[in-house]
Parts: sequence; structure tokens; C-alpha cells
Amino acid sequence: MIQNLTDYDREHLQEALGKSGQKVTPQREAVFTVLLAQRDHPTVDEVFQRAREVMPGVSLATVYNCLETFVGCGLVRQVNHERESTRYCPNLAPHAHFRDKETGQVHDIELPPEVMKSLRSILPPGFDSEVIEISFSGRAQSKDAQAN
Amino acid sequence: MIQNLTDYDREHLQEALGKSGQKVTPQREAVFTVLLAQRDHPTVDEVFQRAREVMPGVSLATVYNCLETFVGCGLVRQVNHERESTRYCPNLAPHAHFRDKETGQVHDIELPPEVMKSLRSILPPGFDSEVIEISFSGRAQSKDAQAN
DNA sequence: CTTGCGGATTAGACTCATTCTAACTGTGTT
DNA sequence: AACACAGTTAGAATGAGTCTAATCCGCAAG
Repeated sequence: MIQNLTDYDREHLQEALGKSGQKVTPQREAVFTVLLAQRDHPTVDEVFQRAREVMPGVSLATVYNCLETFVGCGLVRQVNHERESTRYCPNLAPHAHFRDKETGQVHDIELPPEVMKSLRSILPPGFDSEVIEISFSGRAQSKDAQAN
Repeated sequence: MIQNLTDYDREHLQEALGKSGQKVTPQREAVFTVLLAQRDHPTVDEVFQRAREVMPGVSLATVYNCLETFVGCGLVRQVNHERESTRYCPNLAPHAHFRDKETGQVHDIELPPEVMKSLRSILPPGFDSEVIEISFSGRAQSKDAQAN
């Protein structure tokens, strides 16, 4: 079931939105709650379905808007895999993604700083990178379907 | 200008197609020629435009078909960046991609084997990866617009 | 209060890359 | 000559995402 936001998370939301001059609204809170409740890299549609459980009147357009706002103020990351629907991830630590080809599930893979460094080091001079995306795909035989 | 295929490249095409039970056709040859002639990671539409210069009657559907066939038999790689149109790359050596946020240009970044190894090593046991994609994005102040 | 303002939300239309469909072509076979 | 069959083709269909124009809502000014 979808829990309410903890005070801590609500504050996090408020602060991040505030920094870019935006407000907490019931819709934004609902979408954020949904993202934190189940960290399984949902698509917009999945977020939409779940958000409706919490706030039945919310519209798809608003879910798109909220997610874009969150990405804009650094609250969540987009995860793209080939041309599939964009997924969303509230894990802010540097990490890669692993996509299971059979189940379609996406798993976070921790990215140690030394690996980050070696990656950055392969860029020839003159290339200045803000974002690095690393995605694996293959088969994961994980015991637990999805860590939360 | 778009050159004809060298004998070497034609043989490469024939062999790769043959291995998966497919034939060289004039359209496939045209599309392959276009890909080799200008290695600037063209979109399907760009390939289509260029292919028409060589073979005016070729259809968009065929260009899609050819590119998919080539990907299937390992002749070219797809390059995806966020939700932009898929681009195609005939560079088969392991490499990452760097996308210039201002120009939209995509550059190949060589990927040394030790970096590949350190990447593979971050996968927890049970995760078996066939494909790793690494993409940088940022700004490149390259002197030459596009190496070919 | 009540009016006005601006950001947020909404439904639905729209875009556009990609995929699908069904007809056609060309080549090699019996 | 009739067939089989992969490949090609134009155009229709799909579907994620974006845009638009109307409405809503909270709040500050009068």
C-alpha cells in the first residue's frame, strides 16, 4: 500500500521545489509519494495508475508535468532503455542500471567512485561531460523479485 | 559524395548477411554504403535522405528494414540518447558515445579493455550482462566538426 | 468580502518515430 | 509457364510524449 510521505521526505520535496521557485501541490505530493513508495522504476503510466489510487482525479498530463518538474529540480532521474517508455528513479546516488531482458525489470547497480573516475578519464581533452549514463542489459537471476 | 563499397566492405556485408541466411540486395547495399560513407551517427531519416541520392526509389520502410537487419546480424549498432530518434553506428569496436548538447552531434569514445573490465566487475553475482552502453553528454569543443 | 493575478491542472488534440499490413516485385525452381 | 518466397513498397496504425486552451485555486490588493 502507498504510505504517506514522512516529514523528512515532505521537507526534501519542499526544499527542492522551493529552490527552483516552485510550490508543493497536492498532485506533486501524490506523485512523489508514489515514487518513493515503490522504487521499481515505474513508467509514466504506472506512476499514473498508482497516483490515481491516492488521488483519483489526477490527470496524465499532470503526472507528466510533475515528473518533469522533479527531474528539473533534481529530485528524480529519468531512466531510458532503448526506445521503451521512460522510467523514473528516485535514487540520487550515482548508480548504473541493469535491465533484465526477460522480465523487463530495472535494477540499480552501485557505482563505486573509482569506476566513475576511470570512466571520466577516458574522455579525450576538450570533452566536458555533465552526465554519464551506464546501462547493462542481460539476465538477472535474483532471488527477490525487486528490492525496495 | 557517397562512394561505392570497396570489395572488402561488400564481402563483409555478404558474409554477415549470409550467416543469418539473408541476401545482399541493391537496397541493403545502398544503405550499407551510406552508413560507411559518413560515420556521423545518422538517424533513420538521414540515412533515408542519403540513400535516396544513391537509389532514388528506395522507401523509408526499407531503410528501417535494412537497418534492423544489419543490427540483427551485428553489422551496425544502434545508438539511443534519451528519447531522440535512434541513430546508427558502423563502428564495431567497443566504444562509448558522447553527445554534444549544443550541436546534437555524437562522437565515439574509445573504451579501453581495463575500463570494460572494471565496469563488468561492479555487477553483483547473479547479474549476467551481454550489452553495456555508456553514454556521456555535455559539451565538446572539438576543432574538427566531425572526424570521419 | 470580491477582484485580479499567476502558477498549476486538466482534457483532449496533436506530433512524430516507429511498426504493421497487405499488395507487389523479382529471382530462382519444378 | 506457374510457383514459392524473400524483399520491397505505400500508406495506415500505434503509442509515448507534447502542446493548447480552458479552468482552477491560493493569495495579495483594494
